[in-house]
Amino acid sequence: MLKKLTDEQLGQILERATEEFSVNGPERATIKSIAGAADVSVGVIYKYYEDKDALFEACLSRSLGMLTECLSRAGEEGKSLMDICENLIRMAQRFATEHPAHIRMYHAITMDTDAGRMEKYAREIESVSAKIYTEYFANAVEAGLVRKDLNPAAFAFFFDNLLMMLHFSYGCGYYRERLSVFCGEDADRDEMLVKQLLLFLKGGFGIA
Amino acid sequence: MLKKLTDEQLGQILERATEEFSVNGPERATIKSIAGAADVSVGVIYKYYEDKDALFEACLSRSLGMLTECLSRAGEEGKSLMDICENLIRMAQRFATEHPAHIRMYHAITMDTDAGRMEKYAREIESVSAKIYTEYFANAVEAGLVRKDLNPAAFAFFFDNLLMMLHFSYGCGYYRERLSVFCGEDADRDEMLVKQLLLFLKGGFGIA
Amino acid sequence: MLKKLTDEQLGQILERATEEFSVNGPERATIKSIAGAADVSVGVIYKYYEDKDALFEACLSRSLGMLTECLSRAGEEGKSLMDICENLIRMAQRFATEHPAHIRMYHAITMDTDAGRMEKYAREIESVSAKIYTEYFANAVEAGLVRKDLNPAAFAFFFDNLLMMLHFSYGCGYYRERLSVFCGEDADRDEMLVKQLLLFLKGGFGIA
Amino acid sequence: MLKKLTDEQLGQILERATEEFSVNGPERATIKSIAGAADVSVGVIYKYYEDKDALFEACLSRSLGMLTECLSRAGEEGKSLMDICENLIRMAQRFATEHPAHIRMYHAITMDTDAGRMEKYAREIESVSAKIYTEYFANAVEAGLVRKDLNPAAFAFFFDNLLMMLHFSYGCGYYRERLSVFCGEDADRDEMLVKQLLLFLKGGFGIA
DNA sequence: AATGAATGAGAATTCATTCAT
DNA sequence: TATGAATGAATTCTCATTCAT
Repeated sequence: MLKKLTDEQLGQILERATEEFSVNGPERATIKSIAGAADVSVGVIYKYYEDKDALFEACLSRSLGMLTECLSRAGEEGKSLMDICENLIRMAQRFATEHPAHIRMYHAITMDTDAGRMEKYAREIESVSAKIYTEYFANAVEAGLVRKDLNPAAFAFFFDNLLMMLHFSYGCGYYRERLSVFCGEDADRDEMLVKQLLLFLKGGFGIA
Repeated sequence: MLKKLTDEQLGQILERATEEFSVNGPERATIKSIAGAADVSVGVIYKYYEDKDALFEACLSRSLGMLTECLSRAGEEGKSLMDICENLIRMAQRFATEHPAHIRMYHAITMDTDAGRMEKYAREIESVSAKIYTEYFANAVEAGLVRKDLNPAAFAFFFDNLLMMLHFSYGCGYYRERLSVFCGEDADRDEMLVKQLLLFLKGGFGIA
Repeated sequence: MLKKLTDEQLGQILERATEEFSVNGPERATIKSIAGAADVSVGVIYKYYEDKDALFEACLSRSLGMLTECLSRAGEEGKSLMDICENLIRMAQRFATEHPAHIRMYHAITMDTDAGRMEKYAREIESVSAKIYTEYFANAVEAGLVRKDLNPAAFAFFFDNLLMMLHFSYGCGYYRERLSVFCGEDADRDEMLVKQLLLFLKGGFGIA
Repeated sequence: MLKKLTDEQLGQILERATEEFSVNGPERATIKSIAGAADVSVGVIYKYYEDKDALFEACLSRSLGMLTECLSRAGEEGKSLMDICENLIRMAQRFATEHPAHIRMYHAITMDTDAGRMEKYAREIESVSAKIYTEYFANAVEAGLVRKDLNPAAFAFFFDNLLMMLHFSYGCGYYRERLSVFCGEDADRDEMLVKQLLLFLKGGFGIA
């Protein structure tokens, strides 16, 4: 049997490794502790992944896949721009709260020391949302749904920036703290943020 | 060289260390490589800084100081909200382009594995802008300069998010690449972004 | 070699470490040299012992265990006081000659810079002999076997001092040299010392 | 002026160095801390002493000189053997209590890692007392003052052993603790020990 | 194939010693 | 001459990676 490890076990390794990587940082996370957390031997990790870096990349891909899948679902339902925005905002809040480790992996590539990989992922991940949002804005301009003088690419960028920061603000330590500094920790804070962000975007986009 | 380190050399250490930290990450950067880059011995670094962590903090403080000083200048001139925004945007572009390593230091703490330090810095750094922006919006609401229904804290947060992302987009590898993905690399891109962001903010803030 | 260390190898580590510690002193002995002497890697030592200090303590405990076991055998046979003394003296000569490194470990704690550990060991090691000898003298006084006016604790102390010095005189460099200075290096010196020490003790104890 | 340092300053260096060496051990004591304690620069120490080892040896010589001088005074007054013993015992208690650092230096050579130096000092220091005590016992035997069948060298050795242990018991950490274990810490303990040791010696020597 | 002990290169840190001022 | 900052070799300890079982 060439593959004794079940898919479940393989997923378990990635899940635990993601956890370790996101909690202690890619450098401080050790293969031994990952193996321990995933309840497998050190050797088995090296059987499936070339080295620690390859394991990190596998975790990264998986996390980004989950995030992307989630986001793509938000836009599926062909509603109005503001509805889609609301979906995306709520999804960001929910996903980052439920899967902070995955958001932290996303955040981790932004600090990658491997420039090549960083670039690769930047193109891979961001070009999807860039394309979708930009087209959406371009169409919206033509349809007269938003202000005429906006640059679709720039507005897509601003919008994605706000969404990305939202993800981090719910998933990553520093940004979480920062959100508290700005908006406190009221029970209704998250709902308030949805409303306010929609308000801000609506105005920004020039939607009547 | 047995002469006491000149201030210039001392600054050189911090500058090179900042460079090393921001390029390779705080973990991968080694004291040896920093010493080499600053053209001093390993020992001298330990004479001036308790340990690697203390050196990192010194670099961080310096970078944050430079950044803060720059930002504070932007708001000094008592102009309109949009003028200040324009100043802040242009300053972000300029500072991050000229001092990418310092922006990367800022970015680096967002990945800190030392939760205590992370929290400390989050409060230290963010509470200043949080307070200033929030008050600004609160006043602007009262003065009827912006939409009545905005939450000052939330809008301060959104605004700071956009500014932070702008800094990263001009200073940090991943975000730079991402900006290219969204907006290309045209010669007039940066100017376009200023204009567009102002447009976006103006609408978002509800400024007539 | 990737096979788990055999007990023999584990013992070898302690034996070599004891050797290194006792020859070069605990500070000068390096983990690298110990690993080399024991023919294992540096890492394996850290697998079995927390740090250099823990290794030292393990060696110490082992040495003290061997010494104590040896001494306890000397008193087992319920003979007269002088018989026991003779046993202890001969045992000191033999043990220290055969296991000088272990005696040097005993000697090494007397130079410990860690006051806490030093104290701990002083109590741990010395209280056993202190109790046994003191009780022995107290009983002997009551039974009229020794002089009436002796203080059991003081005499136990003197006796233990002489025994301790005997151990060092056969096991440790400086004391060995010193013994030569006092008594030369004749073939029959050791036997002479037994006889003379018994003579000295007998008189000192006031045994008729 | 070839020698700016006064003798007093030189003595101060040795005194402080002795203190540092005896408190932290020769390895852990640093030139920097010694210089600081003696209130001189690091450089000046290297002007007067080849290296750390040479400084240690100078301290050693000085301490041993002081100790020897003290001991020689005890025997000067041409009294009876027991009187001299009492003098030596009291002197040991006093000297070791007042100058523990010097006793600890004496103790330190017994752990010297430099075998050659250890040997040299063993011969240098011990041959004096060995000679004096041995001759004293030889004469006492001839004069019929002590038991006839004693071996002068052996008895000199036993006597010196007891005296040496007394020094350590009052000056060195481990032995101090050990003394407490054996004899407690009563106010009259020291006087009791004098009396008891004299009792022990008198009997041991076979003095009527 | 899975295990996990052993390896040893590499990083942080210390401190004896040097030597420009 | 005295100073004490700079140097860098040496040491402890960690952990990615290997490979015998």
